[in-house]
Amino acid sequence: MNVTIKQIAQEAGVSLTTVSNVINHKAHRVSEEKRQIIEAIIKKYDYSPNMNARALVQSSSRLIGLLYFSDTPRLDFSDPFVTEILEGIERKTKEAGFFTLIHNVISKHDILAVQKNWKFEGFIAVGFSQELFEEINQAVQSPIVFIDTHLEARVYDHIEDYPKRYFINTDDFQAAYAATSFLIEKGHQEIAFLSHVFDDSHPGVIQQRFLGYKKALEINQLSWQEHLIFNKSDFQEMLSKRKDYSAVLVSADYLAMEFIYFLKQAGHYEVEDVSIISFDDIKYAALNDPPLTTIRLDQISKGEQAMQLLADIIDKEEDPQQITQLYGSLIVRETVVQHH
Amino acid sequence: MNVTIKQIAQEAGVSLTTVSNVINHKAHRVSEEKRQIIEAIIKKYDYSPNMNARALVQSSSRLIGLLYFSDTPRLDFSDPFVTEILEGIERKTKEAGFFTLIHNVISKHDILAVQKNWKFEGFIAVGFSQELFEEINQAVQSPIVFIDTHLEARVYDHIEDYPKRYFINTDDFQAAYAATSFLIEKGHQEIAFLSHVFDDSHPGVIQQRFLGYKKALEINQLSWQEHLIFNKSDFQEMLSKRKDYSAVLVSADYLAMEFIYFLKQAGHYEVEDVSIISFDDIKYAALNDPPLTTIRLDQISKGEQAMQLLADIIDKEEDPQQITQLYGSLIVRETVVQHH
DNA sequence: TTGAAAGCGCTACCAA
DNA sequence: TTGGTAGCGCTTTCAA
Repeated sequence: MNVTIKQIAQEAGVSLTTVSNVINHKAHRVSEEKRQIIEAIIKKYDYSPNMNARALVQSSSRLIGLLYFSDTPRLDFSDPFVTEILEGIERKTKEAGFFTLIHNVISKHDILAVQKNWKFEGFIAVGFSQELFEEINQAVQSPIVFIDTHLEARVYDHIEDYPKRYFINTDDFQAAYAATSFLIEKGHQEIAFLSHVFDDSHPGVIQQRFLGYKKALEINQLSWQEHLIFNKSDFQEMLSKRKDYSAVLVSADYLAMEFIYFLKQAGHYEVEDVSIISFDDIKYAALNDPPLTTIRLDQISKGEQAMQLLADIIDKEEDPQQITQLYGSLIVRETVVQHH
Repeated sequence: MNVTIKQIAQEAGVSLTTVSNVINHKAHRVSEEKRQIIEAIIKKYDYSPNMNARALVQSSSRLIGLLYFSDTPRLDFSDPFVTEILEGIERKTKEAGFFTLIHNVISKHDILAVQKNWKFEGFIAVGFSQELFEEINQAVQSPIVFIDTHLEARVYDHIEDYPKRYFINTDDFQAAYAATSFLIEKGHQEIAFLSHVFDDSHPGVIQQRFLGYKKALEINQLSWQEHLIFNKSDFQEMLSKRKDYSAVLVSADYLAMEFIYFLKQAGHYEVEDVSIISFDDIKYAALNDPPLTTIRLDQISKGEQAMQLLADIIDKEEDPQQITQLYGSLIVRETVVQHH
C-alpha cells in the first residue's frame, strides 16, 4: 500500500491538517520547524497525494480532458491535425503538472459521460461543430479551450457572454485567401478547389477556406466555378477536366500528396501543367517530390498554447484573452510555378 | 451538481446499498420490482457514478495508463510508432469502456508518480528498456502490456515468473532477416544498414533488426562490414561511399524517405543504383516517389490487441497467453530492383 | 431482500 | 500555529 497522509502525520507526530497544509504549500500556516520534519518524511517515502481522494473533495484533479470531435467512430491519428495538437499538448502538460485524458467525442452523450465520470479542471476541445459547442457549453462549467472550432459570428461577437471559453483558431479564411492570391499572382486564373467533403452552410475549417478562396477570386475579377470544386472521390474527373484549370488549391497536404501520386500514376503529372498549393506543412510535405508549396499551420503550437492557457487560468488564476487568432504562413517550395 | 447515488436512493425510497447493487449489476441481491424503479430514475437523470469516489474505495477506476518511453523529454508524435499504437488503443478503449491517460515516461520516477496518483487498472507500456521494465515490474502490480519491448532472453525464458506481464512484439529479428534476404535474392551483396543511433549491446528494436540483418548476410556467406553501418547523420558519408553498396536496409520508412530525398537533392538518386527497403509501411510510404518497398508492421493492430488483452484480463478475468509475436509482411513496391 | 454504518484519503472549516 | 472533525460519493461488510 502507498503511504498516506495519515501515516506521515503519525510519524511526524503532528495532525493530518498540518501535513495537508505542507503539501498544499500553505507555508504560512505551518511553523518552519514542523515543515522541515514533514517534508523530510514526504521525501523519504516519495509520497504523492492520492488524486482520487483529492478530486473527490475538491476540484483540483490536475486532469485535463482532451476531446476530439469526429463524425466517424474512429479518430484518424494519421491526420496531422489530430496528432500535432496532441504533441503540442504533451509538451506542456508535464511541465505544468497535468494529466491528459483523451476522449473521442461523437455525440453530446459522450461529453456528458466523460465529464460526469471525472472531475476535470479543464478541457481542450478540437474540431467541434456549432451544435456540439452549444452542448458542451451548457454541460460544462470548467474552462474549455477550443481549437479549430469555427462558430457562427454571433458567438464571437458576444464573446463576453461565454466566460471561460477560449478559442485558438487559424484564420482559415485569410490563409486560403493568401494561398489563392499567390496562385493568381503566379498568373493562374482557372483555379480548382479540392477538399474532403464538407458542409457549405455551416461554419467549419474547410468552409472558411472555401470562402477565402472565393473571395480572392472575386477581388481579382475572377469568378469561382461550380465545376472546379472537387472532393477526394473526384480524382478521375479532375484528370479528365485537366484542361479546365491550371492550378489547384487543396485543403490538406496529405490530400495534395494523394492527388499528385494519382496524377503520376496516370502519367499526367507535370509541374508545368498543374500548380498545387495546400495547407498544413506536415513533415512529409518537404520530402515530397516535388516538395509541396503549402500554407504552414502550426498545429503543434496550437496544442502548446491551449495547454498553456489552461495552466494560466487554473494555476495563476489569470483570465487571458478569449480569442487567439493565428495566421498561416506561405511556404514556397516547388509545386507552384508561373503560368503563361 | 451532478446526481449522486444518495439522491437516487431518496427518490426511489430505498437505501444507498440497494442502488449501489443495481449499478453494479448484482441483480440477485435486489428485487425485480425495485430494480426497475431504480433503473428508471438512473435513466431519467442519465446518472453515471463518480469515478473518483469509486476509485477511492475500490480499484475499479476504468483507467488505463498509456506509458510511452522516450529518452528525450519530448515524444515524437510524428513517428508512426507512437501514433498508430495510440490509434489502435483508442479504437478499442471506448467500446471497452475505459479511459486512457497518456504519460510520457523518461525515468523511474515518472512511473511512480503517475501510478501513485491514480488507481490504474492496467498499463500499456511502449518501447521500454530492460532497466525500465525492471522498475515498473517492481513498482506496479496491475497488469501491464508491453509493446515493442525487447528484453533479455532470461525474462522470456521464465515468463511464468512474471505474472500479469504481457508482451506484444514484432519479431524484428525475423523481419530484418526477411528484408535482407529479399535484397540478397535480388542479387545484392553489398548491403548497408541505416538507422537511428542505437545501443548495440542492449536488447531493443533496432538492435534486433541489426542482428537479423547480420544473420541473413552470414547465412548467405556474406559478411557484414563495419563501414556500411550508418546512422541519420551520415548521409553525406553514404553519398561519398555510394559505390560500396548497392542496397540499403533502413530501419524506418521515414528515414528512408529522408535518405531518398537527400540523394535526389544531390542529384544522385536512381532506383537502379541503390535499392532501398525499410520498415513500418506508414501511409506515406505508398505515396513516395518511387513507392517504398517495406516491411509492414501493423502498429495499429498492436494497439488494438493490447487494449483487448487488458479488457479480457480485467473484465473477463481471463489469463491470456503472455507473449504475442507478430510478423512483419513484405510489401513489394518500387524501391528495390534486381542487381546485376 | 434490504439497510445502517464504516471507511477509502484527502481538504476545509472551525475551534483551541 | 495547530488539531479535531465533517464530509466528498461510493462500495462493502454485517445485521436485520
